[in-house]
Amino acid sequence: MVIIDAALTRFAEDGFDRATTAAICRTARIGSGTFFHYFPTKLDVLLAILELGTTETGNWFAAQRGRADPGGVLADYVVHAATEFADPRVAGFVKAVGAVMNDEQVAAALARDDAALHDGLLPWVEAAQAAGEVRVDVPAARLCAWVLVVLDGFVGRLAGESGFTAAAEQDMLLDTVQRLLSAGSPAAR
Amino acid sequence: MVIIDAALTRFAEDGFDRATTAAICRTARIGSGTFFHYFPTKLDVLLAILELGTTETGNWFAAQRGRADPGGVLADYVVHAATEFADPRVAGFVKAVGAVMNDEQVAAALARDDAALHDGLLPWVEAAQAAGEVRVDVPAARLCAWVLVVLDGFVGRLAGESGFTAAAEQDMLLDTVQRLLSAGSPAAR
DNA sequence: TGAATACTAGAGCGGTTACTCCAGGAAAGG
DNA sequence: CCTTTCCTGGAGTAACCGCTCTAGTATTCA
Repeated sequence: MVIIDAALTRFAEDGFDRATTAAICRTARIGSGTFFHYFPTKLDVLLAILELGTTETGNWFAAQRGRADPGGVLADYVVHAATEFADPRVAGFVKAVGAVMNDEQVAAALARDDAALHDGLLPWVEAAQAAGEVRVDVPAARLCAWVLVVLDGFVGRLAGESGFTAAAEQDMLLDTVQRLLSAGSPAAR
Repeated sequence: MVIIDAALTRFAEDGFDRATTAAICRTARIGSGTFFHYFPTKLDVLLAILELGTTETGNWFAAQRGRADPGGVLADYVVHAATEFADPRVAGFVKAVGAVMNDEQVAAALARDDAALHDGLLPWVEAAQAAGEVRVDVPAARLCAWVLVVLDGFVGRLAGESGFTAAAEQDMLLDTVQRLLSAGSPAAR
């Protein structure tokens, strides 16, 4: 859909509130009548984008079903995420969503997204624990949450103008997640 | 300053654009005349808050000067940061700032803040490397950036309604940073 | 006391924005 | 060919919001 793509661009660039519907229509090369024919509200476009992301993660994890190497799945997911972050609009969009998180509908959509991520990750972390590939001193659910912490921090830093790019830092991301998950305590101080 | 405190509250709750000056004045119990007497612009309040944070980090690191245990300083900084995040407004405020990052002045203030953090951290990481307490396979500057990645991810997650609180996750935060910095590669897969 | 200065309140203004409304195509179906 | 339904553009509108302005009140200093 042209509208969604244009809205994503504008949200990422200007944030939700500063991205005017007029600007979205301009970059989509449509009139405002068309816009509001498909989406009753500016917010609804944001919600639609969010849901797109949620189903995408659902699909990715569904495609992994049956694999026998839980550690490999976890690693693959991290690079998959990093690859998606290569689209420069993603980082900006995440920030834009943050600005309207208090909205009830947005919070619900975000919770659904988080649940998809969590539910996708959890079985693999548990399997990796059972296989002795991942530490067991922390429950799997908490480990999942912390993988997401690192991932969130990663996207957040991509927005700054410094030389922090998804491509250049991908290996460090993978290394960090592996350190987070690996058995054995950090070197004693 | 009453105004700054009220603005922090409103920004954290509603985001920058949705926090109206009228609302800020209401929670500060002042008239709009007073508000604009002290700050020419709504943006200027945000900038003032940002600068407050920057000088605060500067002061913290200045107070550590002369310590001989670089690893201890790093650990202390992490718990110091986590302690500050205990104020529930911090997480919301960080999100609010993200929405206006494209603004030139905000970007500059953010860059200054980042520089304060980076410059504060860097010498200690270098010292810890020299003392063999921290791995040397990654340059100190990049390690600093990644400590900030984890810290950013941490604040980001505090905003969600899940049971992710600064107090409960502080130990995990410290552990994660230590794993990130410690020598030795993650367990081979 | 009186004058000068600093602060405060809130009504109002100009500009902006999400959204409405309608008039006109373009398919689709017969 | 006509009719019905869907789609499209863009002018217009009502509401809102950052900020200005002015008239009034405290405070300071001599």
